[in-house]
Formats: sequence, structure tokens, C-alpha cells
Amino acid sequence: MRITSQREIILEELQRLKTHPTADELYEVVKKRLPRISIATVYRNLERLSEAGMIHKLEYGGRQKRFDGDTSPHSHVVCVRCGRISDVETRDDMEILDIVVDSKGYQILKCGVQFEGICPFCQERSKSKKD
Amino acid sequence: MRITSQREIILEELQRLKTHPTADELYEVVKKRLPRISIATVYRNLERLSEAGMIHKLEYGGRQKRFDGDTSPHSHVVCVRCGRISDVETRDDMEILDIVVDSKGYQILKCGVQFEGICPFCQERSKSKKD
DNA sequence: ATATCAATTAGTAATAATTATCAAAAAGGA
DNA sequence: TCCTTTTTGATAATTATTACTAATTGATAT
Repeated sequence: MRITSQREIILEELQRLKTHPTADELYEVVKKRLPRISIATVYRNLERLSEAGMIHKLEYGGRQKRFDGDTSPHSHVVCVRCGRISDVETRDDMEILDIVVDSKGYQILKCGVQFEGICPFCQERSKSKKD
Repeated sequence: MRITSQREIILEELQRLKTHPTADELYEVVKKRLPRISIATVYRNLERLSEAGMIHKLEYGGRQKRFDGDTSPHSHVVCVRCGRISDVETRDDMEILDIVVDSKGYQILKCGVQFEGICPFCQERSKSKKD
């Protein structure tokens, strides 16, 4: 993957923001440093960077994808009204109620374990395509 | 909320399916019993029914929303490739590894706690609108 | 430093999913 | 039955994202 100024700055700005921005929110920020950048470049690079594991794509809440420049393991809280995402601090010594109370002012409605993986159909598809 | 045949059948068919269908998948199923139904009616009712808490709207994975007619507490596994969602059995006597192994053939990549709530901004907005 | 060539870009068109609009139809009382 | 409000079907509009293409750029070999 080649290094371009667009790619570098998109990554830099995403890592600096702690807000889990949408593609267009990040576009507005990056545009201040690269006024001629295209929104398509932002989408493309967010996709490539997340494929490379350098950032995380968050597909919870709302219809817009959000992105996280912090790839260290941590939990999120999603606003069911506006789709905003914030980090939730979960240390080993914390009770679940401490987490809920300490959750950045969010009124917590629900919490649960979320699994991500590859379904049997997509596994089968990968095998036949040998990728 | 008035009872219409469209609303009844949408709810019935969603509760019968265990696949967490998208709106258009459910539309195809419902059309067999109500051939003249509009896709907009399906979208509208899924929204109303989930506001009423009679079904759950699942906004994980992929760009299409999925819906669950089973409102009892349970966990999900999301396919990162195709967005398919399946239930995950999590009994109190199960170790996390049992869950992972027993997860309907999914190859589990990630699991973590997911919180949902209302962010401070949306709480404030509710107050001023008095709803 | 220059030539080469695949990767990447800007700009924009196309697509996909969902929501909005509106006149007509149906629901649930009075 | 009549009346009012909700809901519907059909379709237009919107939103978010992806696809396309000619031009540009980055990395490498010369």
C-alpha cells in the first residue's frame, strides 16, 4: 500500500479524533489540510486502512458507518437516537454498574455480548474461490 | 396503533422467521400472503413495531438493517462479510469457548461487550422538546 | 535524475437502501 | 352509518456509498 499525503493525513486526523467520525465528518476535517481532496478518496482510504487493520470500521447504529483510529481493544456505547459512538472504559476491577454509571453521560438502555465472525456460507464461498 | 392485515402479517411472518431478515427479504415473504402490499408499508411497519418494542431493529453489520421478531434477551453473531445475523446461545453454565465453538458454524473473529443508550446531546434535546 | 508503470486521485455518475409525499382506502369509534 | 384519523400503495426524493475514468503520483529500476 503506497503512502500518499491524502492517506497519511486521513489516518493522522482519524487517530487524533476521539469521536468515531463518519466518512463525511472526517472529510470536513481533512479538507482543512487538503482543500482539494475528494470525498471518494476519504471513503476509499477508510476502506483500505480498515482492510489493512490500521483502523476499525464500526457498523453499529444508524445508517452511516463510523471509523475508529484506536485499534486497541475497548468497548463502545452507541446512541440509539443519533448513532454517535463513544468509548466505554471497562477495567477488570470494575463492576458492570460502575461502567454504566461512568459511561460518559450516556443513559444506558441495553448491554450485551456481541460476536463478529464469518458465517458458514461465506466460509464456503472463500474455499471455492481459494482466497 | 391500529390493527391492519398488513401489520398483523408482517409481525407474524417476522416472528416465524429465525433468520433476522432485511426489510426487502421480509417483503418477499409477506408478498406471498398479500401480493398487493407495498415495500414502503413493510419499512413503515417495521419502524413502528420496533418503536413499540414489539420487535427489535438490528443495526449491526452491512448497510441493511435487519429485524428480529424475538424480543427475549439473547446474543447475536454478525457475519462481517455478508451481514447475516444469527442467534448465539449463551447459558450461564457455558464457558466463552463453548459459545464460540457452538456458534452455528461461524468462525468467530471478535467478541466484546456492546452498550446501547442515549447520548448526552440527545437527552438534552428530549428535555427541551418535552417528549 | 529519468523513465516506467501500477496504484491512486479528483470529479462525477451510478447504485442501493431508506424515507417522504400524497391521494385514496380502511379502521375504529360516535 | 357517518366521521375522523390512521394507514396504505405508488412513486419521487434523499442519503450514503460505491463505481468509473482519465489524469496524476509514488516507488522502483535504470
